[in-house]
Parts: sequence; C-alpha cells; structure tokens
Amino acid sequence: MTTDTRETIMAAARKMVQTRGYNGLSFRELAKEVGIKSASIHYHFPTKGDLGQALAKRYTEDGLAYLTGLRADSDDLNLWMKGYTEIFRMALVNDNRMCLCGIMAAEYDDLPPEVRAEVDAFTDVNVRWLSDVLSICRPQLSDDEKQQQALAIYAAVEGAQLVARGRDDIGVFDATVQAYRTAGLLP
Amino acid sequence: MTTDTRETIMAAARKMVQTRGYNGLSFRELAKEVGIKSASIHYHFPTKGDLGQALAKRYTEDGLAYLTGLRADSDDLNLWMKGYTEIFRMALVNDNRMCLCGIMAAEYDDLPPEVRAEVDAFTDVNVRWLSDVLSICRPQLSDDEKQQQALAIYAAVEGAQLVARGRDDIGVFDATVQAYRTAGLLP
DNA sequence: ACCTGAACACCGTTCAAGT
DNA sequence: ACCTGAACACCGTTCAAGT
Repeated sequence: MTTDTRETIMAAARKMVQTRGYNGLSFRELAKEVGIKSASIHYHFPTKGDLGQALAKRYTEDGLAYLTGLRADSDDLNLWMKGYTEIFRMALVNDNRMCLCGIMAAEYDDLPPEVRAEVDAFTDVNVRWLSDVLSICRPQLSDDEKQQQALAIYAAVEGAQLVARGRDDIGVFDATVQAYRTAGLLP
Repeated sequence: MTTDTRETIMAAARKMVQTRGYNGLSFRELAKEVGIKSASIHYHFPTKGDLGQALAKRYTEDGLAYLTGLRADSDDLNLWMKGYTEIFRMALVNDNRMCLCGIMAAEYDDLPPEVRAEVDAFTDVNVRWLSDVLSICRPQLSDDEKQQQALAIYAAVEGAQLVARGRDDIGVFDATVQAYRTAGLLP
C-alpha cells in the first residue's frame, strides 16, 4: 500500500483550515504533521493559494457527490433536507469544525483570487441543489424566487454553524435549524 | 485639538479586522497607517489579544447603545427590526466590511481567550435585545423559546452578511433578509 | 520524481534605550 | 508618558543542491 503524499497533505490541511481558517493554516505546522519539511509542501503545492484552491475544489466535489447521492437514494423531501443540514452538523460534531468554505468566506478579502473562485463555486453548488429541491416542493416559485430562497437557506445554515461553533454546542445548531424549519424557511 | 493615539489605533484596527479578520490584522501595517512604529502599538496594547479585546468590547458597547436608542426612539416593531438589520447592512455598504464579532467568530479557535469572551458577550447582547423584542411581539413564547428564536435570528442575519459579503452584493443581503421576513423568522 | 537547508522579507513580542 | 531600534522565533516563498 502506497500513501500518496499529496493526499496526506490535503487531508491534514483540510482539517487545519476547517478549524483555524485559511490564515491559520501554517506550512511549517502542516509539514511537521505530514513528516516532511515545509519546503517540500511547495513541491506539491507551489503556493498556499494552490493548496487552498485544491482543498476547496475537492470539498465542493465531495459535497456535490453527497448531495447527488441524497437525491438518488430516496424521494423523501424530509430526508433530503435532513441530509443537507447534516453535512454542516457533522463538521461541528467532528471536533467543532466549520464548513471549509464557510470559514474561508469570512476571510474573503485575504484570499488569493483562485481560492476565492472556488469558495464562490461551493456557494453555487449549494444554491443550485437547494434550488432544484425547491422546484419540486415549491413549484409555484419563479426561477429568481427559487434562487433567492435557496441562497437564504444556505446563508441561514452557514450562520447557524458559525454561531453554534462559537458556543461549542451542537444543541444550538439543532435548535436553530429547527427554528428555521418551524418558520418555514427550510422546506 | 488633541488626537488620542490610542483611539486612532483602535479606529484603524477596527476597520482592518472588519475587512480581513483578527488574523489579518498586522501590527506593522497598523503602525504604518497610524504613523508610529509597531513597537509603539505595544505601549498602548501590550499584546494583540489586548487590542482585539478592546475592539470587541467597544464594538459591543456601541452596538448596545444603538439598539437601546432604537427602542427609545419609537415603539414601532417594524422600525426596531429594520434598525437591527441595518447595522449589519451598513457594514457591507461601508467597503463591504463585516460585523467585527461575526468575522472573529469564524476565527474562534485562533482567538486568545480574552477576545473570545468579548465575542461571546456580543452574541449575548444581540440575543438579549432580540429576546426582549420578542417578549413584546410574541408574548406567548416561553423564555427558552424566545432565547432560542433570538439566537436563530442572530445566526441567520450573520449568515446573510457572510454570504452577501462573498458576493460583494448588497442586493443579496437585502433579498435574504426579506426572505427571512417573509418566512416569519424575523418578526 | 521528490526532498532538503539556507536565505529572504514578513509576523508578534520583548526590552534596553531614548526623549 | 510615549516612542524607538534591535533582536527573537515565527511565517510563506525561492532556489540551488541533493537523492
């Protein structure tokens, strides 16, 4: 069995960013964890921006695969939305981490352009999926309204995660999402 | 007229943090803007944590004064809530900045304890004020329910700001808040 | 193909020294 | 009371050098 150094780097870096953000990611610390020198990280990812871009791209791909699977595995709307919020919930359960692109969105102005583009792409994937779900359960909405409603759902869930993370209390996340559901913001 | 160096530092630092976060705040850059050497910043704020703490404390005090004023100036619920979301809106209008404590919440794990405590205090002030407003317009709710509803409103608005900031589009913020209002999440 | 040590300009912090 | 230069251990990055 061969361990792919590039993948090892990405796995460790993803965890670091989900905990401390893009600015909090240190090549030297990362190198120590992987067991190589920090200069060697640059062999695999020439700049920190390249690494950030690769992380966000992979994160979005994995998320999209999960969301596509959700819709393929059942046609129960409740399961779909439960599965959607579950991604964000699991990040918190997993060492009180955040959504990779949510935490980097807060650092938006400090992000290299290539990372910024991938953070935007993650938002697009979320909005697109939610918008598709809304097409089914709220067919009376116009495309613009669906798009806007989807963005509102995404924003609210990211906010719930941000606030619950600060409280280090998964109960806050659950109760907040429940409040969204009760209000009818989530279908 | 005397210019208070300490205040000059805080004003410049607040803007930097609202744009690039606590980690993005550089003493050397800050010193350049203020016109002193970076070592001199340490005379006023021994550590970066001290500065961050002072910033968040001041930000919360100013916010609380504004919110208290809102309730004193009218007894129109709509004006209150309009005024509430307006704080977050203005940060975006003002060079696409974020709520000081919202952006620092994303860096929570990297924050010195004294800064963390002030970020928590800001959340508490928001939840308290919203909860008081809910006491008036939703008197049937229990204290726990009001508290939870207030937290959900705060989380949703922070999320709206985070996402709209990434889009650099005040229209996204407005439409998202409107979606919250329509859903009945905001009173 | 993959890794390294050494150097560079950055960072927060400390401290002895200046006025 | 307020500021400074110099030093320290950090940071991302570069590059010539190793295997």
